[in-house]
Amino acid sequence: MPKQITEMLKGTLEGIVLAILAGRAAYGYEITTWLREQGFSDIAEGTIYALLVRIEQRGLVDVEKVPSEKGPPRKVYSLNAAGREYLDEFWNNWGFLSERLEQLRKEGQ
Amino acid sequence: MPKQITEMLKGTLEGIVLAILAGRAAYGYEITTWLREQGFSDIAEGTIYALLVRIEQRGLVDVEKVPSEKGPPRKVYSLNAAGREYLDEFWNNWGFLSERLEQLRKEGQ
DNA sequence: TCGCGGTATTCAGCGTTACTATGTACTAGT
DNA sequence: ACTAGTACATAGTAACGCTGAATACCGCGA
Repeated sequence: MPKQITEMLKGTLEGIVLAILAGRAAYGYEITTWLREQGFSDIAEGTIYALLVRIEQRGLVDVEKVPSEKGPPRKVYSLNAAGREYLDEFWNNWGFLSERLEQLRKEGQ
Repeated sequence: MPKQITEMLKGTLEGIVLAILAGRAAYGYEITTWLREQGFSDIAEGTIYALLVRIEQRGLVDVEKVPSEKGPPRKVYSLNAAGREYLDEFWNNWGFLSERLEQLRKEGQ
């Protein structure tokens, strides 16, 4: 994974995870696996767990502990009202950023 | 400026500045002013100058000192070959990220 | 003449975030 | 008993943008 992506992910990774949780409840290991399948090849597990702890402490998600047949209990996260609001803001901000960048890219050639 | 944007800018701001310099040579104060006009209302001057120092040290830009009628001499930056190459990578990475996010946004409603 | 505002750059210290590396724990298969 | 896969956690590090302040040069009005 290029170092550029690492820096670009700051701030966006959080939005990505919230967007995933907006679609369905999920747990850390699941999210990591899914992201890797999507091409985020080298996202570290630790990164996702730390991120989940952060958004939980900010009250953006609800957590439920669910026993697993294959290992230690899963912590299943789901987006709550505050989380949805925060995600809206994220989309606004990302839309803004995205527009400016598309503009620049067009001018570039 | 929301705190979300601050984090999202990490990594991308560098690409934005390089993209600007790909169009034309420019100096710090000028870039800051232009960004503010584009809606990046609260980008700190110090941020841009620090960024310019970084990309200079990585050899992505050439620098020329030009006297100004209105203050201390300007440091005019222009993108060199290495910078153009790096900017290409940036567009690739941003394209990748942008696609995944658009995907997620679509699924979101 | 003095100060003010606009131009222009620099720097130390801080907070946030993602990565590295490692450790823990539970289950199933060999 | 050992290994591999599942699942979570955390201490330490690097990178980046922000805050706040300082420095410097110019022209204009009081």
